[in-house]
Amino acid sequence: MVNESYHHENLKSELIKNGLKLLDEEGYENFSMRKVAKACGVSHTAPYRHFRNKDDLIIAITLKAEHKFNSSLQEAINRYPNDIKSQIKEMGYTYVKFFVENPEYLRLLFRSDLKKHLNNENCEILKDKVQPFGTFYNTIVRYQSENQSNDAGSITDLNALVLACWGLVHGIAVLISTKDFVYEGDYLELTRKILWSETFL
Amino acid sequence: MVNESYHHENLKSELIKNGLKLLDEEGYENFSMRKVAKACGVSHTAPYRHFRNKDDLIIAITLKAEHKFNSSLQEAINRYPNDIKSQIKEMGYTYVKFFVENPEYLRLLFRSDLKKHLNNENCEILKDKVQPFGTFYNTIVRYQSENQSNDAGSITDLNALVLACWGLVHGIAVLISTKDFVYEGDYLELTRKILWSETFL
DNA sequence: CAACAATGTTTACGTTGTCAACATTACAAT
DNA sequence: ATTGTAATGTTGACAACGTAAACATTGTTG
Repeated sequence: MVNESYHHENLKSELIKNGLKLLDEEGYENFSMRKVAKACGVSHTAPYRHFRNKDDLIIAITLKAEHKFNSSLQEAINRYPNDIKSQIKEMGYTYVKFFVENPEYLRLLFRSDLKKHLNNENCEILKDKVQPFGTFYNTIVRYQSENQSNDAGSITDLNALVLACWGLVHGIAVLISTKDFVYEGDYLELTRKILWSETFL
Repeated sequence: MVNESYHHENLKSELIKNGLKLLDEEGYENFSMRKVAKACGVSHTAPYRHFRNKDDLIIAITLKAEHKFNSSLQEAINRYPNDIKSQIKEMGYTYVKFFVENPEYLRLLFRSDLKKHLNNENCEILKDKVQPFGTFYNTIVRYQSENQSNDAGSITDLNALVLACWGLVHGIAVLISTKDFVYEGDYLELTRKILWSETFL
């Protein structure tokens, strides 16, 4: 007998989509293989035809989230094609904004056990993962070469400068999104003040 | 018949101690109630006499980790009783160092679902949680009043300055401890360069 | 059309969090 | 000292979970 709903067709992308939604709504620790399967209207072991295990599915979801994030950063840079200083500031602001608006993505992209879940097949995630690093790095290299700092006290070590820039925006994003930094005003405006001050670059 | 090992006596603190160890060794997602119980040589439901559920135990462990962390920061400050600028720099360096040396603590103290687990009994954790914030805040208030910055471009908004200082060291700690910032040299030396540059304060 | 790969289902097992019922011990009141 | 009760431990059960094995259905390719 023909059961037209037997083959779900592109269940794989459906699992990623519903998985991301589930993570957003219920959080990382309430995420389960069986719930995603149910959300897709499929038996609880069907996902195993597309992902070898739970980690593999989460990695795939992470990859999708990373693409979104990286696109955001790239857009920010493209907005100022000829002004490197603005590129860096705008990129930093976008970095914070993205995670403030999508708190679950922050946990997904920067959980410290991520590397433990990688194998030969899904390690492509690392390339995307370091993309923000690469972007910061390249932009700052150009900034430094343009702007031979004669300022005696400024950071001259390239790696230190990259770590400082990236660390600053990352830390701000975390503290805001975990609500550890308590403040009654507008967080993003505060972020703007920091990034557009002369102290920062 | 008298079985002298029936009552474990201070099982509670033993659970916290072994729990912290387990978290350190096997990570947050491999932590289980039953493993901790086994580590204490006790049946798998014994912990429920001391903690109403898994979250409660983890909260207690978190509290202990926070105390350690806060003590470290306080020590750093005490090392420079009369030099506020050094206090801030030293505190920042200690912040990074602590989490680089204890990566699991970072996940424990700053997991974004922490607040979801709180109830009326265990919410005391929040007071300790904001202690670093308070420390940064107070120190920076004193710094600002001493150091009326006539520097036109510097950050004058108190909240912005606190967020920037805290965010910077927190971000650096995260990026190093998740190994997202790839660098072949000494991370802590790099951190030192950043914090002791004139750009930072 | 026949064989096979891809994809989905059912069943089963071990691990986990947690509840309920019970056992043992400590301790306070008589 | 005895007794009642609270504190603390154990055993057994259950549902949710990850995942492997065996099987069913469908699409595809010769």
